[in-house]
Order: sequence, then structure tokens, then C-alpha cells
Amino acid sequence: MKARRDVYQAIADPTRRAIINMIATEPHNVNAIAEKFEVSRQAISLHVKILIDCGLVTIRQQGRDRFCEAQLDQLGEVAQWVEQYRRHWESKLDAMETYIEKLKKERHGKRKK
Amino acid sequence: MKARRDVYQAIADPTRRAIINMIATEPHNVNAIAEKFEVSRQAISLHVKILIDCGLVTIRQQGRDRFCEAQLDQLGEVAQWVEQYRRHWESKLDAMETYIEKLKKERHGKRKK
DNA sequence: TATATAAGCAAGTAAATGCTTGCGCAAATT
DNA sequence: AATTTGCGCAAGCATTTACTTGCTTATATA
Repeated sequence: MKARRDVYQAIADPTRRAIINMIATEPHNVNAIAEKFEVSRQAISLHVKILIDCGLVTIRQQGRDRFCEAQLDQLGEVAQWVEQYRRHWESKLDAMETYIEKLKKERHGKRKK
Repeated sequence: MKARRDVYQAIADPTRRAIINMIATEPHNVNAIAEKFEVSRQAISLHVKILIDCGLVTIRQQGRDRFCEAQLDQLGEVAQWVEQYRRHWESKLDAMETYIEKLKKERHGKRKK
């Protein structure tokens, strides 16, 4: 269990997405996370490790507790990759709609960064 | 090879993302796709199958050719899932960092959105 | 018609994934 | 000091994944 370790791989697993969802609101320690799932604490521990490895989670050690905090910057990469195809799924219908979409985007073109 | 078959799983593989990227612009038949990669035609054929299974690719049969067309609607799900966390990575929620951000903003009044 | 060509099917393999149980250690609690 | 609690480490295991080679069936084409 030590090969490919990128964001896409990390979020491919539903349990890991659930973990992210859980700690996005507020940090939880490993056991707290594990309690919400059917699988063993160890299984969760491994998932967390993977999330740490790819940078989606950081640990704040506090006594014997390890609080997992979501650090979702890396998701930006996925967002970017997916976004580049948005028009492909939003305007699959016909040229007309593509055109309208484009107009709308231009009208309130509010791109950050 | 017949278990989980969702979009997240599908795009987890870099080769599959490359295939999507390739046919997003215009359809290619299986061999045409395979030629662009180092792996065997069969390997590509399997990747395509996975993409078909999760709805990201559709086939247009034409004689002995099977043209693969990108059908990226399903990516919307991923986009949505990722987007819900955008603020998490665009504005770190950590109190400390928020504070620092605030200081920086105040210093050289540079807005972000 | 003989023969390329496109591509699925099948079987085999090495590595990765997801999970479990058992153990040990350090920080809290009694 | 003794025990409980949080959690990583390690080994083991069943699947899944990604890929390969070999064979087969259609569809073109010389």
C-alpha cells in the first residue's frame, strides 16, 4: 500500500470522501472518526494516513490525541481538471446553447485568482 | 475487475484521465487511442470499457471501428463534490491563518473576492 | 477470395487496495 | 503505581487493478 498517492486516488474511495466530509467542518481525532464507520479503527487509521500522504489532511497532535484537520488545497487540482470540461457536459445539446452559456459567463465573468 | 465503478474511481487512473482528455476534443477509435500510449491495445481497451461502464464514454460503431466519444456529464458529480469545499481551500478556516490573512489584506489592501 | 485490420474475449500475473487481528507505547485517569 | 485510552506498527489475507499474450470474429481491401 505505497504506490500511487495523488488526490484523485485519495478521493476515489468513498470512505475517504466521507472522512473528508466529516472533518471539513471541524477536526476530529482518529477514534472519533472511526466511531462513525463500520470498519475497524485501524482501517480508518490507514485511510487517514493516505489522506495525510497526499496532503488533504494534517495532524495536530494534542496529548495522545491526533486531531485530523482537512487541508483541502489539493482539491483545487481536481476542480481545475474537472472544470476544463464543464462546457462538455453543460452544453452537450447544441451550438446554440453553447453560445448562450458563453454569453452568460462573459456577462458576469467573475473569475478569482 | 467488476467491483466499484463510479466516476471517482474512473478518473483516479492517470491513463484514463489522459484518454478522456484525448477524446474530449474529438472522438477516436480504440486503436487510435492505444497508439498514443505505451501500453498494449488491450490495456486501453479495458480502460475504455471502464469509462463506458461509468458513463463517461459512449461508443459509436462504424463498420469495424468503435469511435469513443466523451460523455462527460458524470463529471458534474465530481465537480459538485469538490466545489462544496472550494471555500475551504480558498480561505483557510483555521483561525490563525484567517487572522494572518486579515492582517495581510489590511496591510496592502488587496482583496480576493 | 485471400488477407489485412479493428477490436472483443479469455486466461494469467504481479502489484496494489482495503481490511482484519494482535501488539506495543505513550499519554491520561484512577 | 496500576489501568485505561488513543493510536501507530506489523503481519496476514481476500480482492481488485493494471497489464500482458494469445486467440477469434467481424469488416475492409488488394
